[in-house]
Amino acid sequence: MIAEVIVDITNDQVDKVFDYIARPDTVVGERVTVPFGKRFIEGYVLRLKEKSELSLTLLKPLGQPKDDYPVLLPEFLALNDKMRALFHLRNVDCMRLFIPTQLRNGKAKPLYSHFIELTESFDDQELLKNTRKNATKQIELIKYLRPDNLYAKTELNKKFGSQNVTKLLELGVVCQVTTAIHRAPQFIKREDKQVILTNDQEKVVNSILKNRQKVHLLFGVTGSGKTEVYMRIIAQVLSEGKTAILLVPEISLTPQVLATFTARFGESVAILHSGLSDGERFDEWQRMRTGQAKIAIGARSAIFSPMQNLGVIILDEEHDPSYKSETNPRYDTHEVAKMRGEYNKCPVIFGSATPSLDSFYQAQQGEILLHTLPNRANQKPMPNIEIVNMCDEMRAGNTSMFSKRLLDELEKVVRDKNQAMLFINRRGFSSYMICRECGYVAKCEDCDVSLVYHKEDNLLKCHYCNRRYKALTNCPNCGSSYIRMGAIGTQRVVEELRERFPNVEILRMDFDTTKNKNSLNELLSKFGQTKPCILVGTQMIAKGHDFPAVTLVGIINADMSLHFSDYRAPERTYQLITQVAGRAGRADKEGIVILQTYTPRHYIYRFASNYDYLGFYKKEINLREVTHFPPFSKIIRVLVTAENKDEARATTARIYSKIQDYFSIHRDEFLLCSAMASPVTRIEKKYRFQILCRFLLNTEPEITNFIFDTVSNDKHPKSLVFVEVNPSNMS
DNA sequence: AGCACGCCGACT
DNA sequence: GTCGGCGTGCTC
Repeated sequence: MIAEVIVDITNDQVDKVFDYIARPDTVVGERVTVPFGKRFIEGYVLRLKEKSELSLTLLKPLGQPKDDYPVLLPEFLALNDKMRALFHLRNVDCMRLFIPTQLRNGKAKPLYSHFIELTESFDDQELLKNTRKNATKQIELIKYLRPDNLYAKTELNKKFGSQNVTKLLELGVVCQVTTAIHRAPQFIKREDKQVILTNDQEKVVNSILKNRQKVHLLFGVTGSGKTEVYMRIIAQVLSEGKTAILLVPEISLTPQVLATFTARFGESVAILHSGLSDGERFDEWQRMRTGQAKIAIGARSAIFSPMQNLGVIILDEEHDPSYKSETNPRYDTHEVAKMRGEYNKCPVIFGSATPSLDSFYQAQQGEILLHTLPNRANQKPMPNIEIVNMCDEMRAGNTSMFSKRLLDELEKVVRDKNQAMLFINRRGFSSYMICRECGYVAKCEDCDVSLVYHKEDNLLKCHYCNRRYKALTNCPNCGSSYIRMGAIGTQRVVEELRERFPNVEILRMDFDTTKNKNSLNELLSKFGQTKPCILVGTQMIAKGHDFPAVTLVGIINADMSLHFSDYRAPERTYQLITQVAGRAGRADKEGIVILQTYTPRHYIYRFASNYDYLGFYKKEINLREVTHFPPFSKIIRVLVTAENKDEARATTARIYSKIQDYFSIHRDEFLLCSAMASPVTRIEKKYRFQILCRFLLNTEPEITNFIFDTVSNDKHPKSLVFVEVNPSNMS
């Protein structure tokens, strides 16, 4: 037999199948040592076959397996092919997604725990006689131990001294029992809340269970009880002996969320999050692989949980951008979920209060099934969203970042000893130019996205077509010279708040203050206990934390993500506003949302303040269609980086000319094909150039494949080349 | 990724 | 004459 092997080397040149002469006991999916050139390396057995295209004399024998079980389930071998075809990934990169890194590094060792018990033939008097009379500690220890009881060795060491315990072991008075223990992540224990399903929820559950081989979009407003729907479906598939995967954005993986699931499903839940130690992570993986755990809960990468016999896959908050991996290996979790769903013939559920335009469009096209939960389970209305025009404030002489309205409400919060959350909508580093008098923002005339200010050459550039414009000195709309870069940080907001409210606790929550493992939880629990209190933060305050005393939510500058140079900016902004607004008035207290903007008449704010997702969707999808943006087109960005500028430029030019040849034949399908220096020209000493292509979908996937092939066939040893599909971060 | 092969400059 | 620079090419 011949074994097809993927070698564990990340290099395009060796990203192919190598044939080896198999051992008689070779299993598909096993991790093996193979001779490769002059050395021995790790590899994975992808397939077995009778014959090789190469002569047998050229083949080397397969080495020994590294584990006593195949580390790759058959499903993952199938997934490898599909993922490679769709995302153009390397084999090794897929393999590395499928198994825990601890396994590859050889770091994953089972953890043992040692117990001490009295030897069976123990005779109290006899032993005490044989023990030295002045060994008082040892005698104490013998007296302390009861027959047939197990004592943790570490405890005894602490109480009686480790040398005494060792001595008794040597004497044979006691013996040691060692067991492998499972490193379970800690979670809050809580009683399960038994809930009666609403009619709407019941309908959705039944409808999904009736259409198992489909992909579903669960569109449920904030508080409509999507989680309960997930739990019912999971409970059903579990009762059929199947398993489940539930994906949640990393920042929503809070102890509270996890407790909801462990309360209902207990030990059968396996949790994967960034806070786990290597050991815990590996043990959870083993629990899933062996079927001890039936439900995997985790962020993006948990889609690769080694669950067997999957009964359902759920992506909660499916609109969250973190479901798209933006670094190598690049993949979209939605698509991987669909692949695994198809393989297991099980339902895939995308759930959100503000579905991504892509998913909702697919639902409208009938590609996936739409289910709606239009009402909140507790019947409470969503908090009122008030739009404040910051240009008016400016004209009235208020140049601070807080409107009069917001300050009034903040004072009320302080007076009533309630809590407020102030949200800074910060994304990316690039800045846009805005007129503070009339709210004018420079946009590309061809693409309808905000222009990005480039300091080096003092120009405004469009990141989608490379068109350049002169930087503004005066507003072309109202003539004002009050032009500024739109970007405020959390720190500045906190400083200004402390000046205005010196006696009120003000907490900051952003990437900087939550870097440490526990700082997020500490911050949240501090906020939970402090009244009055103002929490200032970025996106992360928007996610699922439930604080009943929050009566005010302020969005300092809603425009910031709206004017991000990304065609998805309105979509993201709508999602963020809805999410942040949902933080106000969770319990019996009424909540209010103050949304500050320089462009109050933008359609996004009308729809968002009315919680009108459908209206927003119709407007936005229409815009995408007429401007030829996804899902009506595809954007591909080839990013070339190299330490040497000429090298980077030459590689870009070489690839570009090949794409140009293709472009000249298929001109009709292309909307754009251009090469340019990347918006951020240099990162970490590397120069960056890019090629942008935008094309209609009628020749898909030929163009995509052509570009991927062109890049992988081009030899560029000194450059790194990345290909991104519909990139969202164009820096 | 490594490792060998191979073809030119500086050196005992 | 040869030691060693790293460009090029291969690994079942």
